[in-house]
Amino acid sequence: MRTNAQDALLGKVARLHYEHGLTHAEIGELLSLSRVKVTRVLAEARRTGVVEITVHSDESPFADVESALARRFGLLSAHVCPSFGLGEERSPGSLGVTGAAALAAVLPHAGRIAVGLSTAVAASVAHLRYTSDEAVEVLPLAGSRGGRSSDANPHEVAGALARAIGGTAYHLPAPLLATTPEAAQTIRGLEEVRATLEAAAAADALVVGVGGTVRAAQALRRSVTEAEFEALRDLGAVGDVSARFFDADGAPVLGAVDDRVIGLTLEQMRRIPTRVGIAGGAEKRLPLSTALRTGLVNVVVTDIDSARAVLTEPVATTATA
Amino acid sequence: MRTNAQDALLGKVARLHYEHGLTHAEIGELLSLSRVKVTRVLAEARRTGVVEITVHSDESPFADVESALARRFGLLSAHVCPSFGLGEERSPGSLGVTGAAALAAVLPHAGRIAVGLSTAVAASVAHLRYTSDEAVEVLPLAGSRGGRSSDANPHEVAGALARAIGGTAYHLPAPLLATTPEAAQTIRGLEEVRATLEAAAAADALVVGVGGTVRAAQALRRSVTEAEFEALRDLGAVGDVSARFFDADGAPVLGAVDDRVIGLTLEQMRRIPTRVGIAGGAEKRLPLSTALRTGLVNVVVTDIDSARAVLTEPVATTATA
DNA sequence: CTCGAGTCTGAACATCCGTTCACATCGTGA
DNA sequence: TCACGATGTGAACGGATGTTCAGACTCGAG
Repeated sequence: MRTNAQDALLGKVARLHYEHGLTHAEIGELLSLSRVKVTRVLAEARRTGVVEITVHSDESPFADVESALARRFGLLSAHVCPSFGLGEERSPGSLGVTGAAALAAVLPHAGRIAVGLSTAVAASVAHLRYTSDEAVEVLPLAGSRGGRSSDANPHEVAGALARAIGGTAYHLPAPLLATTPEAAQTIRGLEEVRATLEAAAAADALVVGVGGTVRAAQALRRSVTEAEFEALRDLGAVGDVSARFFDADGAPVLGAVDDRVIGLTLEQMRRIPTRVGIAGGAEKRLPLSTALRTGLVNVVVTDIDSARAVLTEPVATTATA
Repeated sequence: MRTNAQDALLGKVARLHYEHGLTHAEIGELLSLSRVKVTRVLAEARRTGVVEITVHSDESPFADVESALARRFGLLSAHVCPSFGLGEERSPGSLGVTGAAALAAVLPHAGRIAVGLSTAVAASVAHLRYTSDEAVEVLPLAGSRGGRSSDANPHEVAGALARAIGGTAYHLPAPLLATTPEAAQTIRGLEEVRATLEAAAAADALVVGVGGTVRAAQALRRSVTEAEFEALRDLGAVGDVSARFFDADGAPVLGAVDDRVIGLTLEQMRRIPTRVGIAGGAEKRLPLSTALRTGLVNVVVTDIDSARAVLTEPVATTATA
């Protein structure tokens, strides 16, 4: 519960600190609060947006690497964030901030946008500050995991994105993975599922996380057995996008898992003109470079270490020394 | 000289710190800069406005005191800033921030505004971020001091204010104090002086600093002899507005000094509907309370200690114990 | 070339800030 | 009544930030 009195305190304290330059201790003295309390109030003020910090500059810290990536892989654009603390808890923050910038760059050209399953996509949406002029339609491109509600579900990401930009979200009432291929077939046949996926396939833009196979998507762990993972790797899978696995050539890895997926196929995704892929951290470099090389994504959001790693790979696919 | 490369650095560093949350040390490592350099770059970025920090709240830290002031003296509005470090170098900052808020509140209703001599007014203008819809005319209400150019001259304050709000400034080519009453008379007769002062007298709003007689306006020190100050005090002067001194009843203190002033008279000022007075610090309490009591100003900008002091004075003028 | 004024730099220090932890308080349900 | 979790609080610590100072550099004048 946020009362008016608390809001007022936020404003007062924020003013005294950010406009008048008083220290936390001075503010505490003035308003009879402990210094720690002032610190907390200020943190809250930043978190809730009472205090807004804007950088008026279009400089990217890694402009050189971004343009190198774009040239090398023929991308529409590339967005790079720092690697400090990537993999730790700071990661979603930094990758999300940059992902939000990428979204803001893509959104003006998209009337209909499809979103995939990924914590990185969720983080990007969380950092987005953008209001669309037109009514954007946001569609999940795959079903959702069951169990405890998580903000990394396509359905919830779609909802959050729609809320953030003032558009409308569509619901895909289906699991990401059905328990059997037959069940999947049945679910795909449901009118509401079919219609939503069809609409997603016709989207102007796609926003997905690119996953790896190693510590692969915790998200999938619950639904895919270790044996199935084994089988996927044996078939050459190097990564996935919303449970659609691909090999080193970017070709779909079909089989037991693929048959159970409720969502767009890789082919369908490739037909969407703007394809934003988000991936950060060392374990995602191979899937990322594959997605870039094979054109699965044409807008990339990643961290500087991964970007450099991808750029230093030999140009020709088979040119391994 | 600010080069593009430096601007670019400002933006990059600011992004990394304020958006991605890297520490100064981390940024230094990343961009091969010393930690201290990063600190300096960030300070520069804030100073130049590359980084903008906004508080989205209309809460004033001292709303209670402000409304008490307004009620007690029948003011249009009151604006109070913290007293920490007042008198020291932080003063202009804090008083200026609050003064700027007051200006922003007044400007929408003023098509023509007259400004007086005061470092406090200059500081307020320096902190102003405001763009006027209409073409505001800014007029100096008194002449300028000679000697080294100072940003506390009415003329320069007028120019700065006009620049800040996108209006036009008028020039008053005259000294604040002529050397003799006769010289003053002559100067006042000059067409361009007469016209500008006449226009200033017809302004919608007035912004002045309220000065004291003790450590009185360093600004005046050079032009007014100690003997003249003595005489002013003997005649009951308690303070001044742009070299127009007044006594405890708010009545003009005429005499040798007054005769030499090139600028609006107190009577002329009182005829301007909106009269903003800025004064901070202990030595200005008496002049401030007098200006408030006698209605010389009807919008006040001051610090919390002064505000409290003024409010605890007995209500009746002559009710001294 | 030499000197000096001005500017820039990073080491060292002093302060400020954020986080963690142990404790107090309150409300809730057994 | 007590037990217990949820929430809120400030002391204390460690890292982050800002400032000061002495030395290095640049540039122009003599």
